[in-house]
Amino acid sequence: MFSKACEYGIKASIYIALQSLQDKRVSLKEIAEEINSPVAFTAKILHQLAKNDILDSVKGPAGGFQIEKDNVEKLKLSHVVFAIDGDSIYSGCGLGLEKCNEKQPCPLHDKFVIIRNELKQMLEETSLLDLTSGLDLGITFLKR
Amino acid sequence: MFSKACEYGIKASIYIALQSLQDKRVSLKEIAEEINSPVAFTAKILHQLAKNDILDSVKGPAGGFQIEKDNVEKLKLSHVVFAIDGDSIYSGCGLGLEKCNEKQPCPLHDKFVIIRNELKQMLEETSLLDLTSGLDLGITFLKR
DNA sequence: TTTAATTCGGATAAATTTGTCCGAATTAAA
DNA sequence: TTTAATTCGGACAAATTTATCCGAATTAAA
Repeated sequence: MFSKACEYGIKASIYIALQSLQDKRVSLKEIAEEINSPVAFTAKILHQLAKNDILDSVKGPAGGFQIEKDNVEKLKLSHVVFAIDGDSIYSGCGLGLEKCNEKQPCPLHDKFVIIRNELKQMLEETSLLDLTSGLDLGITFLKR
Repeated sequence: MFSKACEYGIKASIYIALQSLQDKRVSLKEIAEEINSPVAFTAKILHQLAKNDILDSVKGPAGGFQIEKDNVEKLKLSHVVFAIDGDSIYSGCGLGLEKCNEKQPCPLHDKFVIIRNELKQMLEETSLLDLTSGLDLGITFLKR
């Protein structure tokens, strides 16, 4: 469903959000450990999220990544997914047709659009804050 | 969402189903043209579908692929997808956790399961026959 | 000012997916 | 029986995604 890059990006964002709520800035190394991801690859993804204003990054000793507290609730999964995978989740035909729409649909079009819209809605209404609460309570997990 | 292999497999199956309803056996070449796919790659996918009893294949002159008429309605998209991509669409955590379930869920688990179950249900209830009718009427398309 | 911790970012490599090539096997028709 | 059309299936190649490496730039602290 999501690419590996996107999975890492979402997990990292959730972890950073959780720590940011407690005013903690976190390093790449810590993030990769907490979400069980390859360090260097995670660096690239975090970099990309920073460029897209999902995260703030600070260089130098005691540097790392964080999210403005106000943004933890404002940032939705859709923002993270879009920053990494673009609109590939939203656009595009289920059967790979270049030009597939209501006027000239593939055989699966109608059924596919329904599912995709629900995915879209879920991504757009789920904030990073929503996803941190279970983690904090120890009832959801980011690794294993 | 689906892999290219799966997209080609679904489109090919729909086309073969449509022709089979009119007792026409179709060649690899014709299929690849009709669904706008690379011939040799399509061959591999058809071969795989034949091995999994989704299609019948006949070698030699006037050979090709077909689907038993009775099976056109019995075969669901889920069968085609499973023959090509395995259960990857169904199983697996949305965030890539090895062990993600009701007991030890990722933060996205509940929301993800809802979407995936709807996809699953759609694939399991949609038959090849369902997808041929629009094609036959010229209101749905397999290429462009 | 120097040092060390950190992100930045390009080059490269490994793995996977997608796609090509071609000879072997099969089989209907000439 | 020969020929030609076709699928079968393995080897290989290209493209994309995933992952690694390492030096440059930045910056807080010693």
